[in-house]
Amino acid sequence: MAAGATSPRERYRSQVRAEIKARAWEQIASAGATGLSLNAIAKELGMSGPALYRYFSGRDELITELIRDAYRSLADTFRAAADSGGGLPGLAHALRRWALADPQRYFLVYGTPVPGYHAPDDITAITQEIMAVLLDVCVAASADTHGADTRDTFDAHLADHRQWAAGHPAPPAALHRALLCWTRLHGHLSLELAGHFTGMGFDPELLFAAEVDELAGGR
Amino acid sequence: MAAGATSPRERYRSQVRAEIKARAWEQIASAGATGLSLNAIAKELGMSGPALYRYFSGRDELITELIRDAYRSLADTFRAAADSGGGLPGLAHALRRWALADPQRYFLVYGTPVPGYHAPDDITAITQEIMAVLLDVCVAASADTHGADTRDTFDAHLADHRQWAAGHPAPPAALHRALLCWTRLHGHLSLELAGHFTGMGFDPELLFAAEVDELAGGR
DNA sequence: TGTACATCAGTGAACGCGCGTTCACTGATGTAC
DNA sequence: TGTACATCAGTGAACGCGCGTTCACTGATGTAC
Repeated sequence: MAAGATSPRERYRSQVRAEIKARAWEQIASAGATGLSLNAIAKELGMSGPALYRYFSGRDELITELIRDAYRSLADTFRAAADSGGGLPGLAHALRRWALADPQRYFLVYGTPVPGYHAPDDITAITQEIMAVLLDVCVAASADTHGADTRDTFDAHLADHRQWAAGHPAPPAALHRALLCWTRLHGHLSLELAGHFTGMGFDPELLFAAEVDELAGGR
Repeated sequence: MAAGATSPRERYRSQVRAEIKARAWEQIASAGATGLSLNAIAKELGMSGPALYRYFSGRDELITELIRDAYRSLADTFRAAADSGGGLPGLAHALRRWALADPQRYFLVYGTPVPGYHAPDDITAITQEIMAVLLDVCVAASADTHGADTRDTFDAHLADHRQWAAGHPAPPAALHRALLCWTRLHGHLSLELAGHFTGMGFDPELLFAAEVDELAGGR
């Protein structure tokens, strides 16, 4: 067989793997990540429990793979939004759409951490990719609205504590802005997705838009 | 026995109930809410599993009770911070201390929701209590910094969509400010407690303080 | 083109585990006369 | 003060459940000569 070509068996394998993950996402959507059961997935696929071990070494590997896919999907969404030129508002609204499309996927990334679980290195690499996109956009936005590199005492702190942005040319004020985007947008989204806004009366989208406006303008 | 007086049996009962809850909190702290097991609690207390059914009708009642206590504790913390006159910064830093003191307790309130779980009415009443304190402080802060009742389009929306603040005299701008406090502070805290800041290099407390400064000033 | 062999997806039985929960029961603590 | 009775905390055995995971096996699919 020619190297690089995919044999029918290989194609079948990756197709079944994808189906397993699809069912896993359905389960997570309806019962949360802790409700994920290999046996239940197998039953839905019409196969026996042990059969899944042909495709995943166990429950942990499957979950890690789902988390990786969630991060990957967010990074791709971010990159696409940044490239399409919508600036910071475009990025923010893309993030909200991504979150609303599948709340449990959002929580898999930003929700309550499982004590003791540690993400593998390739996943932390994706988080850096995400932050890099955010930083790019914030640098552009900061250049538009005001020129100062350092505006307050926390900016000064950031000038000396920027391991997370190592290698990125963003000035302290842009770093600060990126952190504020990150915390503020996730503050809104985690409350909204967890249902804390239901019954309050206002339209969450408008609150989100108001916050984005403020981030895009001055800060 | 005189009505209202607590018999030795009653005192013993509530003491054991408290011990059960204490062990439950320990378990939650080390394994998350889903790792809570009645049998494991019983074993730690040196008693048999079924014995716990003298004190709680089942696992669900115990968890609901813990959630209620968490909300209660947050409401009391809020009330105390507001009464001590520290204003919005005082409230914010009290919230952060409360969150850091027991991250899993924080996540029980603001973390990933369990699909299908619905909090009983008396708990939603506590959330209104919490919002009322926040609103009080925001009204005072808004009066200090600027007089306008309505400043932007979202304020106008809030004027007509304020079920959550029914009965509270806060003007729209103060309502808006309260929502921003809520989302921004929780945005920072949920990321910090979930460990998303670790390894980034900066001091989370300084970022939090910078955000609080901005909330306390203009907005 | 046909045969011999290797690969590998999937099965069914079984293991051990811990879970929540029920039940009938024992024994100590408190109450009433 | 002493006895008879009721209350109730806690036990031990048992039930049924679903879980992740292992193992030896079957049967189909692909490969090599």
